[in-house]
Amino acid sequence: MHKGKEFVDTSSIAQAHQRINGWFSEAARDLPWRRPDATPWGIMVSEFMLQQTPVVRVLPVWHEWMRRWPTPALLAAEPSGEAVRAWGRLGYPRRALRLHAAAVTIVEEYDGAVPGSPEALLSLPGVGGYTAAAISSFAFRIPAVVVDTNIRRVHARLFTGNALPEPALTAAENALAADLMPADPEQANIWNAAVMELGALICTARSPQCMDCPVQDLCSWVAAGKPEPHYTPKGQAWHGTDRQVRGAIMGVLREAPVSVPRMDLVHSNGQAVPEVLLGEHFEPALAPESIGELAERRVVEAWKKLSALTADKKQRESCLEGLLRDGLAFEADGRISLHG
DNA sequence: GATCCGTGGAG
DNA sequence: TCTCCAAGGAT
Repeated sequence: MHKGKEFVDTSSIAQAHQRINGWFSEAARDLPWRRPDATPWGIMVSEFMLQQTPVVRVLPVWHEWMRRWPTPALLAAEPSGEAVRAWGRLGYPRRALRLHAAAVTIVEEYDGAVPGSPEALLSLPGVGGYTAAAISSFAFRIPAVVVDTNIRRVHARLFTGNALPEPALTAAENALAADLMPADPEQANIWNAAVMELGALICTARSPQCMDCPVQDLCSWVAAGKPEPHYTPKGQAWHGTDRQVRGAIMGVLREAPVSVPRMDLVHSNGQAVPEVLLGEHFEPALAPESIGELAERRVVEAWKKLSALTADKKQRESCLEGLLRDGLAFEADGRISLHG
């Protein structure tokens, strides 16, 4: 038994199980991937989309994916560029590529059926410890230990007494989460979802709703007088980064119709795009008939940003690599498109 | 282990 | 306006 459990008495754990699971039975959101008719594939798609992305933005895209690709085989049969396009503005387009690659692996290695064990799931592209445990528990009722940012925050407050979880997932947090799992398998699966939901709806990062919390009287953080975080989170750089430029260019590519797949992005001297990216100066030369006027304006702006941003060759190469990694394809004449 | 990877809503 | 951050994963 890990030492972490010794700091929490078993009576409090049992009360937390009962109250949080009971709260969940009444307060849980009616999310489509939680319904009885949800398939393992549907749950897997939701887990990919929900990585670092709020539920409200995932919902419409998930429904469209389920309508279009109700099985892994149907997605695997399409070019990866279609997955990136259908990903829309969820962000982190590499997740779409990984989900497509995972579907291909499922078809090739698992006869088209999502595997249920955490070990098999971990072998899939884009599936890490959290996602493997979540799919295993939510789709296959295997009581794997699910540890996400919501669960870590609830554990930190309720049992450890901290305002926030550690900056990066620690072994101690994993051990605590394992120790807290109910012995009954089905109760454990409910616990996984219930603690996550409590973190998402009540025990939120900012302005938690402690008045509505079912375990407020058990909470170590509340008992300690809600101390401030023991560290200051560092923000994510965005403005002026090449990441921002990639986002703008990918946005245009996503919105370009498949029937008009390419736009011209060539240097005024006629060099092909890869050479342009590595060169000193470049201007946008667009084919207006192939893109809407709004899209054209956006790509011009993106291109200007890239020009101003990437003063050095190394940064331009980094930006180019990022675009290629996200599914951008170069044509011989310097045109670009999404794969497929 | 530190960094990077998109996007948009909330405060 | 500006910062924070949301069901993480890969390198």
